[in-house]
Amino acid sequence: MNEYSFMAEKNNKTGRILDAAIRIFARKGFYNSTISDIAKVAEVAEGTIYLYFKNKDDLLISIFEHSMEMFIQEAEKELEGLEDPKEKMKRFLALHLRIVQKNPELAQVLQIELRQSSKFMKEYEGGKFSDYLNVVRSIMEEGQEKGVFRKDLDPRILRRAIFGAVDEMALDWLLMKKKKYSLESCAEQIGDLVIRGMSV
Amino acid sequence: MNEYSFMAEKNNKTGRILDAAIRIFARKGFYNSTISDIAKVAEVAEGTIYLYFKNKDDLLISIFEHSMEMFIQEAEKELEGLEDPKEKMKRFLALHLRIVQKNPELAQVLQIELRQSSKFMKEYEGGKFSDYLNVVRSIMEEGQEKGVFRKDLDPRILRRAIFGAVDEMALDWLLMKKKKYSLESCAEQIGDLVIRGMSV
Amino acid sequence: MNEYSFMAEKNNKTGRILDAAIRIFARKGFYNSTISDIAKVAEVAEGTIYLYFKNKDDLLISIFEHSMEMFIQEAEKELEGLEDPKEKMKRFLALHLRIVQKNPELAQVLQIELRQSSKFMKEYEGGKFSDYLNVVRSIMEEGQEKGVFRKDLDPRILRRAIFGAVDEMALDWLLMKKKKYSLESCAEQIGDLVIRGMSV
Amino acid sequence: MNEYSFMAEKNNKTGRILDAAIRIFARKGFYNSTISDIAKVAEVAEGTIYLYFKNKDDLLISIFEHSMEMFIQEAEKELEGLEDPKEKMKRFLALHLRIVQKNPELAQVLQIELRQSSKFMKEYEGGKFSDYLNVVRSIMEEGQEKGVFRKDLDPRILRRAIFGAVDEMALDWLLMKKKKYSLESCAEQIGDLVIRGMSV
DNA sequence: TATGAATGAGTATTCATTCAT
DNA sequence: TATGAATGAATACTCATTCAT
Repeated sequence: MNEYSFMAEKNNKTGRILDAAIRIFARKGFYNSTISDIAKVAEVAEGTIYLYFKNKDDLLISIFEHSMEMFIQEAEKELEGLEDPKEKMKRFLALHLRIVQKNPELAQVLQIELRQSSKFMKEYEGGKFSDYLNVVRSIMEEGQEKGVFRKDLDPRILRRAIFGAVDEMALDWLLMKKKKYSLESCAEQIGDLVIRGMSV
Repeated sequence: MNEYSFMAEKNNKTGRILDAAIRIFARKGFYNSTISDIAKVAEVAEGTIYLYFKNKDDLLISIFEHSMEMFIQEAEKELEGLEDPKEKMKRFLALHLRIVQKNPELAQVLQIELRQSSKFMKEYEGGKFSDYLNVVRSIMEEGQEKGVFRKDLDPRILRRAIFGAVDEMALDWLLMKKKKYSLESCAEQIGDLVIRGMSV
Repeated sequence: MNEYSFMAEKNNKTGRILDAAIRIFARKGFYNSTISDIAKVAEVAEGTIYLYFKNKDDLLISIFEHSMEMFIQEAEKELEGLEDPKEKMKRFLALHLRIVQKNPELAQVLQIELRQSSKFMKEYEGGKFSDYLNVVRSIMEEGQEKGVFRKDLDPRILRRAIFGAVDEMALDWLLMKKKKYSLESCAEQIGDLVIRGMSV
Repeated sequence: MNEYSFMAEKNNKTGRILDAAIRIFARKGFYNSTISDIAKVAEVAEGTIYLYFKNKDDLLISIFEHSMEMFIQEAEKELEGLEDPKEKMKRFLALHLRIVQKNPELAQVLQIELRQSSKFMKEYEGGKFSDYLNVVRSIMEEGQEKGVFRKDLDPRILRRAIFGAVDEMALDWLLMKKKKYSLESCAEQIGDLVIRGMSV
């Protein structure tokens, strides 16, 4: 299993179901996926899914929350011990792209999830997604305090812009049939643009 | 009617239906919207919708294509007569945010549409959306030729990042219940970041 | 136009519509044919059909009634001047098969029509169809009076059996992809069977 | 339940659905019957029907196939031990009429099915229906071999005529409001006509 | 816990019919 | 007479969810 699989052990049904759901949702989209599809891939009965999740929506939300948690853990690991905010920002953006590359199906589901309904977005405003965005924000603020980033840029505003830039780029790259360039070069380009744009 | 309404005249059924669809799709999401909902708002019979559109999907695609065309026309108008690539970029980003502000429902639908299914994205890769992205790209290229933008940045890669940044910011702003800051300040911030990031 | 076309003159809309309906009903079946299909083939507007026929069902019934009338006229012409009931019967059966051969589409529609709904069958018990069946019956009765046909056979019962035999045979032949034998030989065989079966 | 019911046990859902479909199709015709009607009579939910049958058409086809199988079994039982081809033919025709009499609804559905669409007829040309027709054919051939039936009649042609005669007669009798004569007398008449017609 | 058969609400689409022109 | 745009009722089928085992 890849490192972002939720399936820790063989008999971890929760994990098996989530993994199946990610795969199915990514391939067919949320509305075109059926519980029956997911049950088949997870190798459980349809009814079993309802022992672990409240309903189909809950499945989607659970994927989102588990993912964000892991995203954040990975980010903390990646940035640990670093001092330079520029370096931190560069590493963080590159990490995001690396995660997408390693988990294309998960990445797709998160895209679907995050945008598909404003209802969902609104409900989760204060949740794990904010935590993730706040990693960007705190790097920016640290840089401003240390005097390496301009103080006239608002981290509350730009954290979202930076997330959007890297996420959109990742999606574009994912959906590209013939990869015209590497995600590494994307990371460099966006890192370069953002850091230069923010530097004093 | 606002300036992006498709409804030119009272008896333009196509326009009435598209406007209704935008409103309904924005509020409920594509899959939770029914043809009956749309018909009611458009004040036509359900069957009438099928005289103007092949099916529900066609309705979504039509919204997308009409919108992109208008986006591009607006952009051309906005940039007309300008020489400075930096100024062009600033104006373009501000225009995007202004359009979103004036047509929040349309903006939401486009978000749904653009992301919701990779199938859609792939099918429309070469279409109107590319045209829109290419406005960004050509501004960047012009700046590079004129020596005001760095030549080590790849316009093919970054056009998507810039679109993502501004679009995500717009969505965030749209979904914010209490507007903590204005879209104008967003425009300034993102414009500033991007232009400084790209400048030699 | 073939000799059973209802279209006597160019501007006879009734005829054009009936001919179109026969063709379409034969190809698609009554329920899968649309008024729009028929209008297109008849080269009239959909609404026009409703100036000549009460509704779709009426179209079917009209085809049936017109056809039966012609069947009967043809039969009278064919049998005119003949004396021998055996000869009459033989000729009548052969005529039926000839008509089917010349008007395969009409024949198919009549098959559909006659069987498809008991409602229709019941409603038309006393109509033109009886007239047609009565041609068989009167030949039989004439033969019985003249002493050439057995008197212990009931014409009321067997008229329907004879109709069924010849009609089923015709349908079978029509639907046969590769014609294994001619309709003429069918006529001979069934004529022979029936006449010998009835003769004293 | 009558002896041709498909409903072997109370909990045999397949049988309950088929029986319900036969009843509804017979009364309203295939196209005017709704799944909801059938579900109500079968006392199952609409969705349940789709657990047992692919779709509405499949229901019709299933009725046809089950029926033909039983028809043939009954015929074999009826003819078992008989030697005289004339007797066999007589018995077979009488059996057909008896079956119709006992299963009037099934008989009607088969009529609809068999004629309603040439598409259906063509698709099933080689199927169970042929098997049924071949019972007639083999009786005729046996008679010809044994020298009791004329050799100048073609069994391939006449099997269909005989089926048509008896089936049409049965339908007529079924649809007659006031039974003017018994089906037994029909059986005698048609048996007599056919056998005398075929005898050397 | 686990199953999967049964449920039945929910909806896109078609098409006969009408009617203003 | 003739048109054809508009109507809206009608229905097969899907699938999330439940519950008896």
